[in-house]
Amino acid sequence: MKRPTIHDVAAAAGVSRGTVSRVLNGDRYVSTAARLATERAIAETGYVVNRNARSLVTQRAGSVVMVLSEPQEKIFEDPNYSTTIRTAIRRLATRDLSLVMMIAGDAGDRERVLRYVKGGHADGVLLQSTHAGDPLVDALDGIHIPAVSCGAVIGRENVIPYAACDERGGAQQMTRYLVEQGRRKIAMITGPMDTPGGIQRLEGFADVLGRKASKKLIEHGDWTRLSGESAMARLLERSPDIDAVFAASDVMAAGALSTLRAAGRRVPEDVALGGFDDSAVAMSTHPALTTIRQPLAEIAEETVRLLLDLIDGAEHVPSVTVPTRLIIRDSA
Amino acid sequence: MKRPTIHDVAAAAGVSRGTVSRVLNGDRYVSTAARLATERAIAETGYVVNRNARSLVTQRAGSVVMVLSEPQEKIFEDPNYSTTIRTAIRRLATRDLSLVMMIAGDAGDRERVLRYVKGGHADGVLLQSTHAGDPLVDALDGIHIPAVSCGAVIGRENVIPYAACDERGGAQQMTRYLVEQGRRKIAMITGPMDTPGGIQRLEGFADVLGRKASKKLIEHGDWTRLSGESAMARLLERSPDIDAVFAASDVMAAGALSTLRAAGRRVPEDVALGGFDDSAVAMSTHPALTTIRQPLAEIAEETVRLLLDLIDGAEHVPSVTVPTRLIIRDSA
DNA sequence: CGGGCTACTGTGCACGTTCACAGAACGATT
DNA sequence: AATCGTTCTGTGAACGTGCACAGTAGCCCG
Repeated sequence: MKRPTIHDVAAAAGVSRGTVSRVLNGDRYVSTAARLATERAIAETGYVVNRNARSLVTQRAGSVVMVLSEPQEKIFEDPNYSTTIRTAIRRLATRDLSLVMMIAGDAGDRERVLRYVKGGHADGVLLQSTHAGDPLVDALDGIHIPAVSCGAVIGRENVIPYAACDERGGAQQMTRYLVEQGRRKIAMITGPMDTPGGIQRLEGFADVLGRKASKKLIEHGDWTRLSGESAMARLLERSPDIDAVFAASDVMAAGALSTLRAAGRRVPEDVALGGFDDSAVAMSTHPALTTIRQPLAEIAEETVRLLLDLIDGAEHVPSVTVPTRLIIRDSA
Repeated sequence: MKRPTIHDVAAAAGVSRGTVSRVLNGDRYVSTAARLATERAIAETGYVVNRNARSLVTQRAGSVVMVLSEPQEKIFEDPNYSTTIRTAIRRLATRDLSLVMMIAGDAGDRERVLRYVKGGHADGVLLQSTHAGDPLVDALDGIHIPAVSCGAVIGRENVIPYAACDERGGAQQMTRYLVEQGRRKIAMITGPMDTPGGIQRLEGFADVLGRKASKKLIEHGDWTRLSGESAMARLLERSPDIDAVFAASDVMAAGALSTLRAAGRRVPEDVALGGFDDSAVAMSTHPALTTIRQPLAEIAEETVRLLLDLIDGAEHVPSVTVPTRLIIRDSA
């Protein structure tokens, strides 16, 4: 049993293909009689438009591709993805766009993404956690395709519009809070220094501490729990009198917490601990993490909105940053 | 500047469309001279095949849709999704299939999914966390489309093939371990009773305890941390002399842990605590959770394999279950 | 030398839409 | 009565492929 086509609907409704097409796309100039008849015929036949045929002539794909950049394999245990994906799906659905997922880890992956986009199979690209210097960014810029990023792309802030939380301001909030609590020797565990969360959260930290933010009190992690553990260990060894730590993510904070506990430091009595993200893990540690909440759903929402604007023909859209909030729990 | 078509390639190579098409699809009967010429022409022109045109004639979509079932909004903070998605993308990519994501929360969402599939825009469907009685399952079965599930669909085990961990066996492992540790009054916090993880983990629990698994020692959660907290509170109130708890997920175990701590119970000294999943949260609680590891990547891998078999024309594929492993940490 | 096989190539058609255009019906205006 | 504009409808062409088919060339065999 073949799927009904627009011809079948036209026949059933007693009108022509053109009229059915007009009804389908909400064109002007369709009599109510014809409209009713076709709508009935559509319902009766169970017709559903063939996107391929449509795309072939309209040159529009009807889908958006979301590219996950993941340099090192699997290490990235980012809990943010689910929220972003969910939000993007919902938001795109209102425009009848579907979401295609792709991974851009190595050169082969990037090639695949590029082929897909070049083939005209996506109306836009949604970048996720792209690191500085990713060759895909320039490649995409070379083609003429709407692209936005969820979180800034370091070094390409003016090429790829983005929506992100106020990374720097959030870090300032946390650092200021730690200072206000009377902490004097505050260390930081940063994220990778080729991501906005890595760079800008450190900047916010330095903004508040000024020259008190010595190199000795800064260690770099890679967002993973394990890196938080070892960064904390290095910090303790170098400066045993630390009385506060700001980790650039909750997951790394959880790692730092383990190390602190193993070293016999009480949190928050001996060492105050601050995280960032307010992800699920923040509630499951003991003590629960004092952290900076970034409104992920809102960020995702904005990112998609920017992309839709570009797809609709906007020449240039302004990046947006949304404010963060200090969530005080038990670790600081 | 228009995108090059198969015509352009043919012209550049000095052959016909047919020959280019044959080269593209790896057909027999192409002379090496012609092959080389077309391959060169493809590289020169930067040609990439138009999937829409291809799909239009082959009646194949070149993509698979993954459906996330999420009855209640947002509550589902499942850390498993990312792994499954990632694995599916990778695995499908080897067959040049792309992954489209959709959500099936309410009737409108299901309608959308159905339209998409009916429109012939997917070669197969990958179900994720589908609950018992989901009308989408029967609807999909009504159409003739390959569909598999990641985790069994309760009540439709014979309709939708699946790959899953040995839920029941895993629960037995944990329960047996708790018994071996000398625990006498063991309670359980289950998942929702319309999911395989809810039902079968409880079955495994009951298998080992026999009639000692009284109703009084069983409480139901909904996978969330909060539900773990409150289930634990109810258990403590009803049976203060509990000396072990098996939570059907790590996240719920983390919630139970909070409640236990608030009630002044030491873990594992007073109460042993077991989780399930071995998700990221298992390492961030204190004490770290003793839990049952389910090999998510492997399960996802198998699920996709089953789907590919169906797409390739297999009439019927056998569901597979992969073994779990007891991970002993500090909570039991 | 004719016939059959193999290896290869080119061409017309179909896939299911949208879009531009031509034209019909009809009332209003000159 | 002729012209015009508005609203509505049908039709042919195009989008870029794959596939069936016909056809060509070369070779071997009887």
